[in-house]
This record gives sequence, structure tokens and C-alpha cells, in this order.
Amino acid sequence: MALAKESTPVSTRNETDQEAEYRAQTRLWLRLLACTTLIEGELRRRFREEFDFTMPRFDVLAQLDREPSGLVLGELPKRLMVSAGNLTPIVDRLVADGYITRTASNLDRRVQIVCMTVEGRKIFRRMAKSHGAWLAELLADFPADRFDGLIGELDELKAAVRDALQKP
Amino acid sequence: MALAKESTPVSTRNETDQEAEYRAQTRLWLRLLACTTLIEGELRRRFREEFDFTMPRFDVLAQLDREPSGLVLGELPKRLMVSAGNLTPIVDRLVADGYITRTASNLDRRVQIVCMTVEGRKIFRRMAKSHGAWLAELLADFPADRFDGLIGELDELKAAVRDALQKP
DNA sequence: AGGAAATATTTTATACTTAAAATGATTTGG
DNA sequence: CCAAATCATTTTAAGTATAAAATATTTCCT
Repeated sequence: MALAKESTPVSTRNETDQEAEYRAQTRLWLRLLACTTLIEGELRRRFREEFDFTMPRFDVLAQLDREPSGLVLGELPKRLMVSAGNLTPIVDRLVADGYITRTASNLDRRVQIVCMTVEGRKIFRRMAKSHGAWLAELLADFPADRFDGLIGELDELKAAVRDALQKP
Repeated sequence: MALAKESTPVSTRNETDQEAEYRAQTRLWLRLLACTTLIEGELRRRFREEFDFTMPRFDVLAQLDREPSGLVLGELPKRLMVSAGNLTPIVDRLVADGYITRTASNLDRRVQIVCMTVEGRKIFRRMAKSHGAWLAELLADFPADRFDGLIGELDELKAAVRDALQKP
């Protein structure tokens, strides 16, 4: 890093150490971001080209595929880690296009239940299969015997970050 | 429109094995995405709250911080892995706010050079320090002795994906 | 030289994303 | 029993992102 053009006074020595420590964490973060961006960009491109579909739409369907009896709308932002307001137009479009239904609960009229249609499920399955194949293709050169190890590390990383976010 | 491209590198296996393999790769992808989303969301929140700044803007400044003599505008989309059109309004705003300058090259009037201002650099340094501290805080619970290992794995993963993207 | 290809950047159209305010429905506490 | 707090969802405003078309400039090829 080209930070040290001026000589650092003795009094800021711990500052320099601090920056050295930050560097390792920044490297990890940049690698994580680079991998995600790389894969995400390619997946988006293929979704668009092959199915004229977007990843956020696919992600919603993926959640609903696991729930044959549908899902309370409010569950989606939690599971997908996006804001609630974001989902409104996405769900709107999926409904308009016939992939899912949205029905108000009659126990609590604030609540809405979203559920994949038969036709939606059929199309989703086709896309999910391609999605798996694309990932397999993109990850083919990564040694198969190190998959589980990396998954485990990332699980721990995620747990550690979650813990850190809980603390304050 | 019809790109009859079969992306099935494991075509000799039966469907069950294929799906089982896809599952491991999907798990890895979802973990990667979850970690990135979690960290990115928190960083964005803090940038906004502490500095009323966004991450894309910070990312541009981070590139320019390494280049005291400025950077050809066209380098930014490559380094940041975003589209060129995306950067136009971001650079516009950074110029308007006095963080950077944009000057046309007089050797080639298509080309523009962007360069951080003295004031921009000062503010950037302050933000970069906080950014490092936030990352340190978020990653504090991840064992320090496994940092380098994970960084190495991610480097390999990135290289593998890049290779896979090169192939066709 | 003169027109075609290439290059750098911007514009346009569309979609995603968040934060914060607004809306409408339900629960709760005095 | 009703006003206030709470909750689920939508709307709004601003910013980010892409792909594709447009613009402006330079280079390349006879």
C-alpha cells in the first residue's frame, strides 16, 4: 500500500500496527467480494440470456419451491436478506406473470400468503436445473475434495459475523 | 435468440448423482453469497450513518487512492467489475462534490483522466480507516490463525472461476 | 486522403435496492 | 372500550446496476 509517503511519528506507532491488522481483514473481504461478484455476474448474464429472467425473481421462487403450502409474505425479506419494500414490485411482477399467487389471510388481513403456481413450479424446476449446471461449470476447476472444507469455513465466518452484529 | 448451448459438463452421470453434485456447489455458492451480503449490508449501513456516503463511491476513491497521478476513466469499470455506464453518474457526483477531478487528455480527446483532489484524499483516508476498523470488528470472532488459509482458498476459487469463464 | 473499423464515454430504458414515510389492520393497556 | 402502540405491507425518493444504442474521436486500410 502506498500510504507511507510521510514518515510516521513515534506517537502514531500503534496506528500503523492497527493498519497492518486491518489489511488482512480487508484482503479477506476483497476476495470474498471478488468471488461473489464474479459468479453472480455470470449467473445473472445466463439467466437473462437463457430465460429472460433475473436472479432476484429466481431467488423468490427458490424459497417458495421449498414450501408447497406457500409462505407468509413477510418471511421472504428475512430469508432473502433484502428489504421488504424491495420485494413488493418483484412479487407484483411474479404474480402478474403467473408464477405465483398472493392471497390475503382471512385470520389477519394484514398478512398475505404467496404460493407458487403449478406452471410456475414447472418453469422454476427447469431454471433450477440450469442454475445447478452453471454453478457446476463455474466451479469445476476447484478441487472437489476441498468443497466441504471451504463450506465449513464460510459457515464459521458467517456465524462469526452474525455474532459480531449481535453484540452491541 | 436461441443459443442452443448445452452447459452440462457431467453428462455421463445419472440424474441423481448430478443433482447431488449440484447441491454441494449450490451450498458453497449460497454460503459465499450469505457472507458477502451480511458484511456488505453492514458496511453500507455504517457508511451511510457515519459519513453519508455509499460503497460504490468509496470503491472509486479507493482505486484512485492508489494512483497519485490519476487513472484513465476506462480503467475503473475493469477494476471495479462494474459496467461503464454505471460509473458515469457516480463519477459525475464525485466531481461535483469536489472529491475528484476529471480532465480530458489532450493526446486523445476521447480519454478522460480522473484524479483524487487533496481534499478528497483527506476525507477518503478518514473513511478508509473506519472501514478497516469496521471490518476488524465484524471479523473479530473468526480465528486469526485461519485468515490466511481462507484467503488462499478464495484466491484459488477466484482463479478457478476465471479459468472456467475463459474456456468457451 | 477518405471511408470503415475500433475505442472511450454517455445516454436510455429497465430493474433492483435501501431507508424512511405512509397506509391499513390488529392488539393492548388504561 | 377506545386511543396508542404494534405489525405487515406499500409507497416514495434517491441511488446503483445492466445492456444496448448513441456520440465523438482516433486509427487503420487501401
